[in-house]
Amino acid sequence: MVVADDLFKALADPTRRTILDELAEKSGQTLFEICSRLSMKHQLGISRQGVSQHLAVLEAAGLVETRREGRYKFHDLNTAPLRQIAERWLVPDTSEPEESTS
Amino acid sequence: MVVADDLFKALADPTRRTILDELAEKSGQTLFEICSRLSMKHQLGISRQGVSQHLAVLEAAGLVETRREGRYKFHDLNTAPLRQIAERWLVPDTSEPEESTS
DNA sequence: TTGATAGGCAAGTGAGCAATTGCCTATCCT
DNA sequence: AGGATAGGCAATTGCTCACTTGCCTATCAA
Repeated sequence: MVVADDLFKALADPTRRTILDELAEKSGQTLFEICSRLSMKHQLGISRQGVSQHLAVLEAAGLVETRREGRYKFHDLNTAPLRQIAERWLVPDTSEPEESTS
Repeated sequence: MVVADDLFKALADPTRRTILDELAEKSGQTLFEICSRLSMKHQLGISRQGVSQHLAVLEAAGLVETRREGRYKFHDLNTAPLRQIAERWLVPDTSEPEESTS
């Protein structure tokens, strides 16, 4: 898959992993909602733009999907891309070794 | 788990993921063997020290284990740490939300 | 013991990335 | 219309990290 690099890079940041945790707990959150939770529950002093950029990275990796409604933009977790991680090394592949998956 | 950060950071680099691929295909390789394979099979122009540093990162993440025999040091893949990735978000957890896993 | 092989340590460099700051657009309410 | 709310864009900064270079140690074979 071509987006393997985006996926792993997205997961490399602890703040982004916390965002995924929050979206796993409650889906359909807005940017401000996520900001509040990061600040309240996780004591993360980060600006709104910072969170927005993190969400963009997560969306590029396919881990977060968004839907607009009026002035609100809701964010939903998509765990589908995570499956390829486990499948890449956990399953001993008997087929031909593939070239440059990353 | 405390080493979550090490794990994800280790996986963030495409060269390191390729090394894991090679170790998955053939375990117990030496540093020079891995260097050769990266150069031959994957056209990766990287110095021996570069590969050595990557292996150190992978070992810190628990993804690679080593054993010394004379002047040789053999490297083995350990996929155990990968399981926590899937379990973190794929399983909808009903227990209390944990604080600061990363 | 000399040379060759396998690997390690440490400093330096360059690029990528997280995060901030400042300003702008769009939607809703009164 | 005007203010408030929700979000976006772009430039800048500082730091982390991948990679190289140079030199050192350890093991084995002649």
